[in-house]
Amino acid sequence: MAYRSISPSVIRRLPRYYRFLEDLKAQGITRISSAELSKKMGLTASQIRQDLNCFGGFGQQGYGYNVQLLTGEIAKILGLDKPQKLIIIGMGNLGRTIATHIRFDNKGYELIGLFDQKESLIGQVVHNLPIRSMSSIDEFCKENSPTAAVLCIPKESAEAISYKLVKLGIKGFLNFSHYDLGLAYPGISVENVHFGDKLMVLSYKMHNDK
Amino acid sequence: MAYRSISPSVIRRLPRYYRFLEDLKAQGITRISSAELSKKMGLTASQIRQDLNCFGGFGQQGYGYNVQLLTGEIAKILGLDKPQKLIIIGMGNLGRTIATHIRFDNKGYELIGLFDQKESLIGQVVHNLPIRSMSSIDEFCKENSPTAAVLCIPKESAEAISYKLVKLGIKGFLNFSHYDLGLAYPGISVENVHFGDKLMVLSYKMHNDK
DNA sequence: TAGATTGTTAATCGATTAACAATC
DNA sequence: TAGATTGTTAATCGATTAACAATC
Repeated sequence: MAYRSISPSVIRRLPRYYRFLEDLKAQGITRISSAELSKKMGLTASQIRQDLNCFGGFGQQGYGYNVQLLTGEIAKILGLDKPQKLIIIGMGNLGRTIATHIRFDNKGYELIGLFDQKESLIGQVVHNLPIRSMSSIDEFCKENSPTAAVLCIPKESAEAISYKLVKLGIKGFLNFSHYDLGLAYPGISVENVHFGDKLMVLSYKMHNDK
Repeated sequence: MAYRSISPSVIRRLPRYYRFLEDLKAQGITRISSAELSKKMGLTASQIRQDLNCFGGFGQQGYGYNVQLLTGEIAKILGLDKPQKLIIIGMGNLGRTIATHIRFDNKGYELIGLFDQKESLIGQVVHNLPIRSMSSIDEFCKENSPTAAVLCIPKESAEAISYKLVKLGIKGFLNFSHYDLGLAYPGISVENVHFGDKLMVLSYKMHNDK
């Protein structure tokens, strides 16, 4: 159960494997070889076998991989079978979109709370959950013990609020603020999403042909 | 001018350098050494010097880097000084949020058009631009020659629409569809944004301590 | 000048690819 | 069994770090 010291490069590829395998499953495909999968995904077959073997021998010589079984294994590796209780902080445009646009239940989370500091938003219902005030968050966390948070707040408040959330028991952040979170908190996991960075990388690529 | 064969790892770090340098500039800091910057960014000083030297000697021995000058150089490297004309395809929740939430002008783009196929949205104004019908896109592209597109459309239509857009002259995509674009188009640049993948990686990290 | 810090080469480390024996 | 394809080791490639001479 203790999958340790797996390289970050491998981990970042896992969700993509998972998505492709879910697709295959939906198409009714029951087995696939590393060679076939590599073509679909634009990787080498060797890399796929290496990646999967970090976690165990999920395939069978002469046969390939059972799609259903492999999908399940990757789900387990990613922890999707043990949902984390999730809250969203900041219910402006972006927060609302995240709340309604993303399915959390099949990605390892259960969305249980929405928060904003803006008086006028409190009580509004988004995706079947009421928006709560930031002042009620201490009590909410004590009662419901969320472990993960999506941050859709301005750069300026990101540091202070994340610090508060860590004290309230949050262990993981998906950060949309234009701020690099998580350099300072050991034991806390962070994933930053920076649209802006992607746009700039795209700009670079476009100006430098592919 | 022809910065060639720079490694992807370096390119992906450039926007982050740019953000940190813009911050320093805003704080009125005029010079910084690789050692200081490395502390702020959580990198090694060596890596920073290596990265910057891919493009030229922007520093000065005994002094460090001039913040203003370096910021400008990175902007040029990223192509931010030569804006690409940008359109957004799909003006649902996500498309609207992107249109209003992101500043494109300081990231190498000029947002010039919004498109959706849904009749009821046509004509609505978002961020000072009218939403146009998908049937008018050929004409629009011929007249205005956009080169970049943000895709906020469902997985199912992503492939067909991106193919159409390539034929209309689009050279770069920022793709938000739950679909891996760009395996098939040589000469076309793509950046995929997959919130879901980030959430799953976060889940993995949380279950495996840091 | 003397001190500081870059630019750059060399050494290390990690990730990917190739190859093939094991085995279903 | 014979053919196919994995699991796994070894070879290559790329990226990061360390070290230091060049130089402002």
